[in-house]
Amino acid sequence: MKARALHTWDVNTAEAREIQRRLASEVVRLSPLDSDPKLVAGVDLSPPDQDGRARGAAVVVRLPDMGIVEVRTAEATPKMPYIPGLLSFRESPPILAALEKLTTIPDFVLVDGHGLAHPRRFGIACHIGLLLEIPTVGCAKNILRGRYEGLVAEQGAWAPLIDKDEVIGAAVRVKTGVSPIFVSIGHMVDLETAVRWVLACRDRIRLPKPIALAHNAAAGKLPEMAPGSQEQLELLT
DNA sequence: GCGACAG
DNA sequence: ATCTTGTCGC
Ligand SMILES: [Mg+2]
Repeated sequence: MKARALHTWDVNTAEAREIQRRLASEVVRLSPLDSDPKLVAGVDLSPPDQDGRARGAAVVVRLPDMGIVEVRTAEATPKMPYIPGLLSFRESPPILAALEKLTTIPDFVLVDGHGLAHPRRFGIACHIGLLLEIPTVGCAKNILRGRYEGLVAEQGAWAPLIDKDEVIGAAVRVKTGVSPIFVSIGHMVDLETAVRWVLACRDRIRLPKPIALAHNAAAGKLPEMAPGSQEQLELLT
């Protein structure tokens, strides 16, 4: 799995926004006719340590049992600060590096952050999916753009996330009575399928298990792991 | 001009 | 995002 070099990463904020506007038109909002995923990857980036170093992580999980198949990480010093709307320019490089280390190719990638639910309809999930040409789903705990109404309390319920009369994602009730998460198309998937896939990765917590595992791996709490190494660990509650 | 603002 | 068990409130 190799990321295309569609642009440079050494950009200012104005250039970054322009790149997003240009690439947004390339995002594919439909699923392949055959979409029965057997492997999913979750990705995330750690906060920087005291030296400014951050770690990107990619964890491949088998479906439907969600056993860990592979864990890869990559360290880097983010050049761009966190700016709402420009998250992908900070987090993508080390995350892509971790994904490129995978020897297992997942059927899709769950990203910690939005996809189309973004001011220019090009969140980090779109960015990663477009560069790798792989289906991706954006998954966030908070809204960046849009609003929703009428979400019932039952597990599995969802309501459209709407911005300016456009459906940009879904508020999804992963657990009954718990605040929803926000799911949006990243690349090469439709919204209904994206929601299905997220629900298929349900865990004891709000975020899908592959993302939670990537979060732990990025934090150094889950060891790197090659496919086949029959480890069962999965520390932490 | 002001407020809102993924991780 | 980060830190940290027990505790408070619905
Ligand atoms: Mg994150």
